[in-house]
Amino acid sequence: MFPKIDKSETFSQREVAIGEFWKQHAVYEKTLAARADAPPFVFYEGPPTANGMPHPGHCLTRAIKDLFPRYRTMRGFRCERKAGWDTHGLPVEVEVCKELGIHSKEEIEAFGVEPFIQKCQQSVWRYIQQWQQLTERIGFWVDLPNAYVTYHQSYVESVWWSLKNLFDRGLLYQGHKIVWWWAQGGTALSAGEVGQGYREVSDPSVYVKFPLLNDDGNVTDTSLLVWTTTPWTLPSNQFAAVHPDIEYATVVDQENEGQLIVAKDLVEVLAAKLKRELKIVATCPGSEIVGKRYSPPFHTYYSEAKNTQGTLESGKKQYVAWKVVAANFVTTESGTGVVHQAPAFGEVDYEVLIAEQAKYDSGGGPTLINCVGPDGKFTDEGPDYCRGRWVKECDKDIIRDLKERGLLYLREQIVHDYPFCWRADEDPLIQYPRESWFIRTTQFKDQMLANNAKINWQPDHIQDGRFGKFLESNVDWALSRERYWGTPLPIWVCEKTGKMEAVGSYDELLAKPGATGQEVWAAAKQKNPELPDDLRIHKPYIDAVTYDSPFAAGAQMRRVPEVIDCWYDAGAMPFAQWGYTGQEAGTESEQFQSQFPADFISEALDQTRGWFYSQLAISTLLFGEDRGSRSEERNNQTRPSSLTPRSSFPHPFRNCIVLGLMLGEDGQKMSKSKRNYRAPDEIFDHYGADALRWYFFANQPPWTSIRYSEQAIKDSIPEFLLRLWNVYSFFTIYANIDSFDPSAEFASAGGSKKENGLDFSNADSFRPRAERSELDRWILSELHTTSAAVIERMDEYDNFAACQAILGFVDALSNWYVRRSRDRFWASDKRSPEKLDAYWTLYECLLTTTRLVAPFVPFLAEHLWQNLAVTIFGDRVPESVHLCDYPECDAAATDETLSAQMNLVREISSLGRNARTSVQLKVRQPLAKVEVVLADDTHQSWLESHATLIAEELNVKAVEFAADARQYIDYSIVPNFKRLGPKLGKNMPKLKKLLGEADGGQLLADLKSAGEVVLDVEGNPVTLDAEDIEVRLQAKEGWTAAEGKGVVVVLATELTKELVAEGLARDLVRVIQDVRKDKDCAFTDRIEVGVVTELAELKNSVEMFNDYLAKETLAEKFSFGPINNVEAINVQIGEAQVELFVQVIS
RNA sequence: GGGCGCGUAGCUCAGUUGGUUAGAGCGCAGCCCUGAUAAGGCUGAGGUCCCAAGUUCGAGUCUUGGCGCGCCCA
Repeated sequence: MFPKIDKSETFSQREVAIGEFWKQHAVYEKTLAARADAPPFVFYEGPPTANGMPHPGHCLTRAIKDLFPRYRTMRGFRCERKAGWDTHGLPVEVEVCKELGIHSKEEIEAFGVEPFIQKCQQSVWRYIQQWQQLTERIGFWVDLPNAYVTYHQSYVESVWWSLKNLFDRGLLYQGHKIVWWWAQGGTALSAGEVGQGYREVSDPSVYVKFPLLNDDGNVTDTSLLVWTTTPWTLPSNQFAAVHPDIEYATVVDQENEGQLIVAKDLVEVLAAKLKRELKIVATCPGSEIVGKRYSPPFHTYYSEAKNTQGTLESGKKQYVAWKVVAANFVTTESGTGVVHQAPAFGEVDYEVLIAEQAKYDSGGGPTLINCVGPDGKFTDEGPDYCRGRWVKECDKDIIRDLKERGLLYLREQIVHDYPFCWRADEDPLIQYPRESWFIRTTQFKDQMLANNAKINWQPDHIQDGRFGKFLESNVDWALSRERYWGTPLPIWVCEKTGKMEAVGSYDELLAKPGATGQEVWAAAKQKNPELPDDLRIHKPYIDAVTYDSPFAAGAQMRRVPEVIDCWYDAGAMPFAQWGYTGQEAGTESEQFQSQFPADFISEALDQTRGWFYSQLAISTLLFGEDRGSRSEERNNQTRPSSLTPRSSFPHPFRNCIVLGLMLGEDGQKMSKSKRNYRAPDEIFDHYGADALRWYFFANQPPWTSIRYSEQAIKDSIPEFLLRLWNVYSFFTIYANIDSFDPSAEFASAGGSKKENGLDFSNADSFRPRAERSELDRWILSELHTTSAAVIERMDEYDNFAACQAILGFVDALSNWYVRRSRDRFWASDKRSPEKLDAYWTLYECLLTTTRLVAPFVPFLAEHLWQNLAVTIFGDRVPESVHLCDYPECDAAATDETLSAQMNLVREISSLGRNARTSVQLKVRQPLAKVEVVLADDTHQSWLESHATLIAEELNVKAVEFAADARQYIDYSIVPNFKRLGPKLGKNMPKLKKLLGEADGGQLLADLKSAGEVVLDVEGNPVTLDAEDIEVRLQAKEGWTAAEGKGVVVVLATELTKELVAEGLARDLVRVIQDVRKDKDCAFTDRIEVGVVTELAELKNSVEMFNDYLAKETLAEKFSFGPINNVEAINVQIGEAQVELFVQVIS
């Protein structure tokens, strides 16, 4: 017996039970054990942070991350799934600061770095329970107990190893980075923080003259006209930038001495501001001004260095600063088209400096100048009236100074957005250079691009689009952070010589000669034994460890203060998750090598510049190109010998699904305060994890950004889950009634077990496909076709199309196969071969579908598997559906022709019902005849042999196929554009017109008899065969008909007495069945029926169709009149009111 | 300001290499069927495929420009 379905149980409750079952039986572990020797399918878990609550967007990533590993496991791969947690970084510090009610670095220092770090470590696990619960509840199978954690010592050391590798290869260097700097607080702000603080303010907008120099270095009477809104940056000016392709004009201003150079397009704008004419005396492209020297507005540095020259690669000498440079970022949207460059105070400006420096031989180029201190006040290098003053306060005095010296050309105020500190909103931020560590990623740009080119991105436009473009504009990775909670940068500096070296592990550090300072950790641990040992490799403990300098006798090596960008942590996970440290042998090495690169990763779009990039960059820098490729030799010089590339491109991942972002119900970003989404737990309780998963997988391709829609999640229940459930329910109800027990059918064979799934061929009542009915063969064909389609799509990481295929099959199974097979399930002979065929067929369909949907809706699938297979076959089948192999397509079972034919029947049925609707003829009312008109007669003879089927579906007495149906139908002929288009070209519209005007019926008849027709298109004979045209049918007015693409169905609507009587009988069956249901009759209960009616036709009908009525309603006896002690039930049959008496007699 | 993506029915979204009747689900309305009942089926209304120009015999699909939205970066 199949277990009876408990209708009071919700999907959600069943899922929780299934989750328990998996846990108790260690099913996930068993799926791995079962594939111990299988080829690996490698999945990387992009580590989430557990210091925030998970929301529905996280459900999406976790669902997709689960789908493909489950699928691949069933397909015969071993898919280890190590969980991971991202634990470092500013967000954690911010959380802790909030908790402590502090903000600035000073406050953190005052609180104490040591307790602060300890709090950070605790904070990262704040919502770990919620995350673990979510992970389990959504059915994301991943190895949580052995998760990698980015603050763990083994992880940090693995990161250290990689950084040491880069350092030793000269790829890790110190430079300047222009950051948004909060001068009053002494700290840099992250992009997100800066974004929060933008505010509209009024700032000075000044136009300043930079007089050009002639070849002798003397000032001329022509000046560049430069615009700036930050006068305080002018003392640190180093260049003036122009766009090489923009046209520049030399203009004369009547009221001013000398000539000015401005972008030609801006002359008029400027003149309008001045309210006077500017006369253009010459024009030239920007490229002609490039290289000219000028006199900057302040001469502090200039007077020292104006004649400094550097040596170019070509050997030529050139002045290094205070000259015009070319830059593509210059526009003519505002200003003058000549842009003041102060590299110390602008990221773009700084890039110009770097680009200039790169042109010169070793260090001979311009150096950064900066007359402002980190406190935002001018240093002694600034103008004397500014020294020691906050830069913004000096604007006025600087402007006055310029005016006095005749360099100020125009001054106005401008209102624009400017960032302020988000926690001290009176403090404007300034861009400021800070010492920073960089990874020389730019050197590997081509390799990264080559690597990217081989990755299979879904959607593919990421490759050359967002990600590719990002790689194209690669800049060196600014690695260091002046913060506390992060992987410490493993570089120790000699206090005397400033020489540095990288350290690869804690042991290596302690083994250094004279290593000391580890007792700081020991003391902390003694004081608080609860401290996790992993903290010893963090600030402040690690900073205490020093050792003897190998560079200078008596000097100590001290660690640099910085920690690193936590994106580096995440990007290092392919090796750091195993604690890999470059060793050729050992467990870590084996684990790493067998799990690199990944076959599949998936995260949301916001990871493009995050995890996707950090992984690719680190991997490309460390593991380079394909072994044995030509460029391998080139890189050998820099790569330490211990590092051999172990994989061909692409690495570190081969396939990547980039998920769209999930928005809240209102289309806005999900936000706790707006409450525009529901907590995942509630979704699971209301609708279940399968409903949520199916909604993600089947509603849209995964990369579309989706709006969270409660209704859509809810809808996936009736649209799919319930439909499948109903088929299952139908099957078990009747299988139990008929005592169809598949395992008992093996009585003579002594049981059967096939390693992969079930083999029924030995079952006594099991007949080979060929002996079964066409309907059975059809649904099995659909089943196998579906398997093939699902596998094909899933191998392409296309879950959306795979779901469509599954959905189509379940619809066919439920709405055609089961419906068309009801008679067989209801037949009284329990052992008739036809009935048993129906059971075997439906059973196979259900078992296969169960396995097919297992990766998508693992809970429902497991439930079905347990009740359909395990309760029946016990340990002769896998104990979980997830231990099964994925169903494959048996080509012998597919039958394309049959599929097309059945589709045609389904279409004809649908059209027939359509036609009935149009004249309000209920399907219950039999009709005499249906005429089917086909545009294409390929399947006509088959349909003729299936007339009974159509007759049953449409409740008609006869089905006819009209050969020439010109009485009902207008034929119109349309050319097959795809076929004829290339041949006919411009003549297409003419042919279309010709065919449209022709007598379609005649043309078709001619074509049928001759095989082809010749038409004259503007004097050119065109020969058309059957495939060159498309026949369209249209029912003529006055007929009850419906038309499809290539078929028209015409109904005969005249009703004879017999037909009416039969209709009434069917109506009577319907109402009696309703009564039976009301009375809670068992399916087998016999009844007696009394009918009281004035309607003669009904009496007549009962007499005519007595046998039919008795059979359908299990009525032993029909009488006209009331039954004693039975209450009358009033019903309507046709137009008449009828009193019905129904008594159960057994 | 730059890059990328998106814009198709009331809503959520499909739409193959360009091929002439643009689809699905939901919602709404009407009807039907029911011994699967937490069901199921059919039909209908609803579309200038954001706009404009171009390429083409033919454009929802390709090109260019514009408008709107989103994300990332400045």
